[in-house]
Amino acid sequence: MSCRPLERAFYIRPTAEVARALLGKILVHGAAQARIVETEAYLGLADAAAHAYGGRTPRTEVLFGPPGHAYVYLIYGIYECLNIVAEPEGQAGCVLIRAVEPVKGIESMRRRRPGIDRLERLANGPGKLTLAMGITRRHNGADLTRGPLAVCGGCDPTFEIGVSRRIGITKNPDALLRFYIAGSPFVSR
DNA sequence: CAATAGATCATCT
DNA sequence: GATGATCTATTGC
Repeated sequence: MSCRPLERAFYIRPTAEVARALLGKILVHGAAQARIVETEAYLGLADAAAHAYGGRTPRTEVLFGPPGHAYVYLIYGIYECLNIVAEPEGQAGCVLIRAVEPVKGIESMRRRRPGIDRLERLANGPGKLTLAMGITRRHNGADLTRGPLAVCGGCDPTFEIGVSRRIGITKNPDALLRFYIAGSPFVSR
């Protein structure tokens, strides 16, 4: 299983395409490794559900920056969500990582999520995977093509990709921008 | 199993 | 001052 980070060019594409392509890839943070099984695409100015919808602000600055970087923000005052910036620099767009399947460093993940017994529930949600992987706002703006936090190519077995509406949003809810590995028990509900 | 409550704060109006 | 890309625990059937 190769573990070389995906290069920048991978992310310089339409956001929805990147969201699909990220399925099956490996998210790496130090010793922890996990397979991406669920993503959502958030477009720029054309998508009312996206943070970038309102244009450039101090917070959304990263979204308009170079692709392949992390956008991490606090949601509901408690949890943090990991996104990966897509599209060419200057154009907003990002992919929310919604669920991952623990692959390596599972003991360290369990330690960060006390009380969770079932492996499938360790990281099957946006807030859960950041906890399990030890990702925080410190990583906001981090370059994922190099460094301790990165996305690597997996061995890409074939799988079916499911498509649906996005979860937990109230604006622009009908867009089919959620992608997941069909049948995976690690997908959120 | 389904529905609901509560936790808690950075960001923007 | 309101809002939100969530999660867990608890209640009720």
